[in-house]
Amino acid sequence: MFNVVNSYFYKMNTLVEENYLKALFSLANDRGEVNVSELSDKLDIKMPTVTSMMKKLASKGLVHYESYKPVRLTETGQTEAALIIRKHRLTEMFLVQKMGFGWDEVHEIAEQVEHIKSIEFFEKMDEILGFPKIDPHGSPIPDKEGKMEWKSFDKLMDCKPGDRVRVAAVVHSSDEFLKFLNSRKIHLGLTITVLSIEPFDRSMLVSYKGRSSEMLSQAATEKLLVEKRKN
Amino acid sequence: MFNVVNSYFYKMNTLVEENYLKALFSLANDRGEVNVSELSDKLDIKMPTVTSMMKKLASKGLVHYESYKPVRLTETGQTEAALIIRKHRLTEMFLVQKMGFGWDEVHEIAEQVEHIKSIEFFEKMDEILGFPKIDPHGSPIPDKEGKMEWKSFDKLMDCKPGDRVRVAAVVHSSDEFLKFLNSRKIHLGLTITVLSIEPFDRSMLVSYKGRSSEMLSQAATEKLLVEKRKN
DNA sequence: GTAATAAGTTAGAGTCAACTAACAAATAAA
DNA sequence: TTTATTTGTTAGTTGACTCTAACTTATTAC
Repeated sequence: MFNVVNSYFYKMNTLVEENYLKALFSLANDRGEVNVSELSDKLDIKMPTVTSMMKKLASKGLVHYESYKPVRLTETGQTEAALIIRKHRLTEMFLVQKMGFGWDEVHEIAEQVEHIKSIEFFEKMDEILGFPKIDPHGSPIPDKEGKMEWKSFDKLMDCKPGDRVRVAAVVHSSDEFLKFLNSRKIHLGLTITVLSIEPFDRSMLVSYKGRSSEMLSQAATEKLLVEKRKN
Repeated sequence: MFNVVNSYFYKMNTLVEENYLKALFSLANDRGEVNVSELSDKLDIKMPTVTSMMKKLASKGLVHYESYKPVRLTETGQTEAALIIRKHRLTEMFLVQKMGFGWDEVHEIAEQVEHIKSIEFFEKMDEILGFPKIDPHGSPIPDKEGKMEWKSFDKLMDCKPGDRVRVAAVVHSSDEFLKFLNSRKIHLGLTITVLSIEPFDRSMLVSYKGRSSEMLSQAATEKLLVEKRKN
């Protein structure tokens, strides 16, 4: 049988390959490099397996790979990874906005939905959502070409007493963190005023709608991305 | 690593196994039997592969299998298959009703979405759709326990001149058939009046909203399930 | 600057789900 | 009822993705 999507012209990535690409994308440092061991930890797959997959991805032109050196995504690899992330974030957005799921429930589901091979499915989501630029965690959604505009947000950690800021995004959102935010009634768009900072541990006293004085640890303030409000 | 869903207590079916179960379910005749060759044709997988998969499913208690005899789903197998069909049909319904896809576009997408391992995802769909009993093709949607109430519809083929009927479902909907129906502006809920039947080839002259006289071949009338209207 | 440790690779093996080639059983035809 | 055909099975391979054990290269510590 002749299958167009797996034909001579374009070799579709497998679900497994997609997971490697996604991990590479999210682990990449400022130089775009990822160690085999990091990838191994992230994916919970042993290093030898990762090595051989890197060779495979290299042969498909998706990563730059040299023995004993960190791996980098190629241009193509970047784009393919970004397109998967696009699907993931659109899905999360859809689940939260259109299906009534909570922030902290959607990751697992999106992890599976992101592998669906139907462009129209995700374009429809995009359309229904009104072409959002940011997902429910505040992370940017890549466009159809796999490009994303990185609005550079500040970390709450770097704000000074007296600053009034708007919660714009969260970095590396874990379920626990999202639950923590939920329990403190902190959500995207919320305006927060910085009251004071404890020099010892950099914990921060803040106030916002519903809470006149709440303490946030550095672990929290370094994960909250905010926009300064012209106040 | 210890994975609950694949643990000692419950062995999750693979995507491949799910496809076999679904095919078994849909191919089963009145005795519930399916030949290896039918399965092979339906799935486009060679017979030896099917044979070995039947042994595997038998060892998991999902089918009754004896050499050289047709295969039957066990009770458990029936239920698991019905639950996949439930996911498929809820998805199709959701795509049509809530995302604006056409009848004929949703099968492919649902084919992938049906394998998602999140009960809540499909329960949410069900809720949003208002707990429908029938999918966009008119086929019944099994409940959470895998049971479905088979409303026994009549085939349009078996109606007599003068009958006024409501289109309730289609049997074994293929893309071509759905496109055919679309092109003739025939949809679920449409009321059709039987004008006459040609004895030679059993083709049927009918009328309905927008068409005062349309000819339907037996190939079409035997696939259209209808409810008699108390007229 | 050599030894110890960490990181990465090679080699070999296992599982799953597919295949082909060859054989066996069941069914239909002569 | 014997033969021919269709249907189903067995045996052996393959490719994708995983593993462990053993080895090599790079990095860190003394």
